[in-house]
Amino acid sequence: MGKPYVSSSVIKRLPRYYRHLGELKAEGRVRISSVELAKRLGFTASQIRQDLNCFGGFGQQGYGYNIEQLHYEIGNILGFKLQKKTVLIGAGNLARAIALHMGFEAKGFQLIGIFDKKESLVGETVKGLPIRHIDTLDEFCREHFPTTAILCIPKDGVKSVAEQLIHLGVRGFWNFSHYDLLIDHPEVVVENVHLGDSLMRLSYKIADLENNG
Amino acid sequence: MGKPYVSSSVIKRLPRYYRHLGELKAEGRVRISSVELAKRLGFTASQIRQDLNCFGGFGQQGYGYNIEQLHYEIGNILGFKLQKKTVLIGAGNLARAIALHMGFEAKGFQLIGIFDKKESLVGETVKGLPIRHIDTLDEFCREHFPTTAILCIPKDGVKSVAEQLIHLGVRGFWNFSHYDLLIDHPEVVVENVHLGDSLMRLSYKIADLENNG
DNA sequence: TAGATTGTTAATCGATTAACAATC
DNA sequence: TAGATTGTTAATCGATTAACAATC
Repeated sequence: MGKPYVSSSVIKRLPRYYRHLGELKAEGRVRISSVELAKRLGFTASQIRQDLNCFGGFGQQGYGYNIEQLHYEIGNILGFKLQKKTVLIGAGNLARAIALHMGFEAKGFQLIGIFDKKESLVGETVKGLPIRHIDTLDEFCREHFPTTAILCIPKDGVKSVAEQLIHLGVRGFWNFSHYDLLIDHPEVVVENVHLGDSLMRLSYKIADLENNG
Repeated sequence: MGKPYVSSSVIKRLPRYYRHLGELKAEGRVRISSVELAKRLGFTASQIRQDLNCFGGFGQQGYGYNIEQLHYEIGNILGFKLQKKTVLIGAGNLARAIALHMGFEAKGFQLIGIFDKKESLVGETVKGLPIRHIDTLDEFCREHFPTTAILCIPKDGVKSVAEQLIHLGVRGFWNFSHYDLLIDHPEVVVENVHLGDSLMRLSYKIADLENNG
């Protein structure tokens, strides 16, 4: 197979396209030109056409793009068809928010287990799943083979649980801890969230407003 | 005043520098060269020196950078000295996680009020603050003048509450809703988080691993 | 002083934008 | 057919990297 490499600048914009096309579709719109889509998103039409042509010619000259089709294609490119069995590590407030409001199913993620080290939480139910004790993680993974893990635990525990999970076959991490998960295994991918960094950027913008703006 | 414009590529890296310098400081390290810092962060030394020189010469030839001083200076650049009175809109799981684990104080954010529309939550306490009914937001702001708001509510309510808050003097928004808050007022800044986009990028990386990797 | 390392200018690289021929 | 709009190549712009003189 081997799709040619697509730069991360392009990948970063795909979710934005996907979301906006979903909204247009919900509004009942059928087609859209790169010029109109650009206006709505604050991009240039050129950029949109370049981006999409990294993956194939989804448009039609003189017509534009079919919204439903393009939405579907971008979902494919983003890998939503692939079923990704997922475990959630941590069952605190953040973990619960993630479990409940992230629309996993539409993106191909299938939440199969929730784990915490706090005894008092074990047995409680979140989104229909029982919270399990973290000591049973090994056993659970050997039986159910999750490929993805979401880390909603304090930074101290992250490195060791990530290594444990890699041994158990996990290949993708969504890391919310205040810790840069850098992994040497080339067959493992990580998406670090770092909400703290986002808050710092907001702080900068506000301060910048005072100084200049 | 009017600092010269600094590109957002540079700003994006500042939190990373800040965090890492904080860790080095905690380890008791005193100085570091751009070469070593680059190795640790996976940047080039050139880039680090370029980035820092957007704001001034913090290093010393033949010596490198003083970790404590540089950490402090970057904190200043990021605007942590500025006191930012902040309200939290929404008191669900995500809002609570944010309130409890984000280290607001160290970044100059001062959480002064939490609001929700759910009657049953009113009076409950989060991080020592009572949850107030959203209908009292106006009154509260006219008395306490928050400058920053964190939006942890479903997308439907975001646009209207943001406009309300702008009228009440709020100038910075940290937006967690699944909605692109685009504001025409030039004196208002927004940091959109979009966790869903992050999950989509993870999905892409996992799928990409299957195809190529 | 000699060695190290910055600050800064110049060279390279990649991403964005513009232009236009192809074609629906 | 004429008009619209894509796909794609070429031009521009900005960000990253390399190089080196300044200097601690």
